[in-house]
Amino acid sequence: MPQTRKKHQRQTPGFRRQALIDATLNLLAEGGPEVATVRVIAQKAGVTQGLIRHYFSTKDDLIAAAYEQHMTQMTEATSAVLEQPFRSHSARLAGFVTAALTPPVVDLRNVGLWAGFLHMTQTDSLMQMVHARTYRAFRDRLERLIVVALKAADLPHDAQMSRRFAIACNGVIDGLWLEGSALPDGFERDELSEIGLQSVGAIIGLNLNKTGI
Amino acid sequence: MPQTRKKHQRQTPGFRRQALIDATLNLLAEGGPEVATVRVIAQKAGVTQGLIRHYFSTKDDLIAAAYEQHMTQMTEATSAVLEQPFRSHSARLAGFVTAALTPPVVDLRNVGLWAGFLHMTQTDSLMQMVHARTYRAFRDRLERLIVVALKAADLPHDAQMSRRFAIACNGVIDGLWLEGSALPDGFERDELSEIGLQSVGAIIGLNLNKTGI
DNA sequence: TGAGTTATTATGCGAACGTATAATATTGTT
DNA sequence: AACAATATTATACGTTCGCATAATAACTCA
Repeated sequence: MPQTRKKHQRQTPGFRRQALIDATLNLLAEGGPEVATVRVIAQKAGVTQGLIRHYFSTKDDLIAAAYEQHMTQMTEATSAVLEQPFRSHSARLAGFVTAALTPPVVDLRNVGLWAGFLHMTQTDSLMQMVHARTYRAFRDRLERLIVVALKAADLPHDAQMSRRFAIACNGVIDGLWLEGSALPDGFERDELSEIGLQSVGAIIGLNLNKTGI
Repeated sequence: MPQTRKKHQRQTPGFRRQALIDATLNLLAEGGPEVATVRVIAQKAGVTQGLIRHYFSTKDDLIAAAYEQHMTQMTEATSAVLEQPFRSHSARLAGFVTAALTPPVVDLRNVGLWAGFLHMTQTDSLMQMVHARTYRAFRDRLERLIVVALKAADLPHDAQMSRRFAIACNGVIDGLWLEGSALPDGFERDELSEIGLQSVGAIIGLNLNKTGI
């Protein structure tokens, strides 16, 4: 029974919520679910564990909030490059592919979180829906970029072909991102993005390398 | 305190070990780590929990054994197709790609286990090594198939090109396998393997579709 | 400045976890 | 048929988990 109570400052609900979500993501990424207990999460966030139930009705609530934030941030980090101007639609597609296969999107922490959440989707139907929605959002964005690039190059682009191109390109991006993130020492600098550009270009029939744009 | 003790039959150590490993894999695939407790594992295996410590020094020991068996079985399931005769080296490569993108390799259970184990590799260095070794084994096998197919088609195949082709093709296979397993209703029958054949063919410059072999 | 609000801490509770150990049933051997 | 060996069960132990609740410190505003 401590004679002196811990000193603390009041913070806004948004601040504490964010601190708890960040602590949860960091712990899930570094130590996995068995480390991300409410006590450790609270400690990492600089509060005591009772505060978690003050902001989240249950621990699963906190996990879900962290999942949503992580996926949103991943998508935004990849798409951010699209806001800058490009010389051509091919270059725009190439920029998107490169961003997906380059840090900070390619990151050991990201793949760790991603794997953990993917595992959760197996049992949680809500997580399943989030996964399906996130996957389709990314793939559809990729498909639009592909279609525009094909149009600009006067190449054919019917619906089925576009769909399959998007599935294939999304697959190669996912696979390369995964390997590059999980084995950071297995590839040379820019090797992954170069392979990605060459492969996506080969699949859809466009030269996406820097010299070709 | 039960008056009657549970009836049981003695089994060989191999039988019990296998039953415990199978129960662990099934539980990890279906319910995740929080479900795969020693008590539930023992129950699924038809024994009481004390027997686990009779065959495995610790629970992590059991998990590691299950991980090793799962990876071995996945690799064997994909490579099994190589033991049958093919008309050409291109057809052999195509058969390998098709096997990797078709049930039973493409399976919700497999991707669930895979995601869980991948997550464990983040914190366990032993698991990390197993992951790296397994990945390289699969990719090297794929690279050999690619090189032989390129040779047979009188196409160039220097070392760096072969390496990059293998990385790219392994990436597209991984990505498609992942998407097809996690979203089983998202693709039509044979769509994934067709996309995989077309993409791998486009990447290495060979026509791998059935009509082209 | 002082009363009210609530963010935050401190502490407790029941359940389940992994592990340890003693008791017992089953089997092979002679 | 009795005995030795061990596979298997049954039970207990200490820890930690998520969750609940009461006490208190920090801030707001009349």
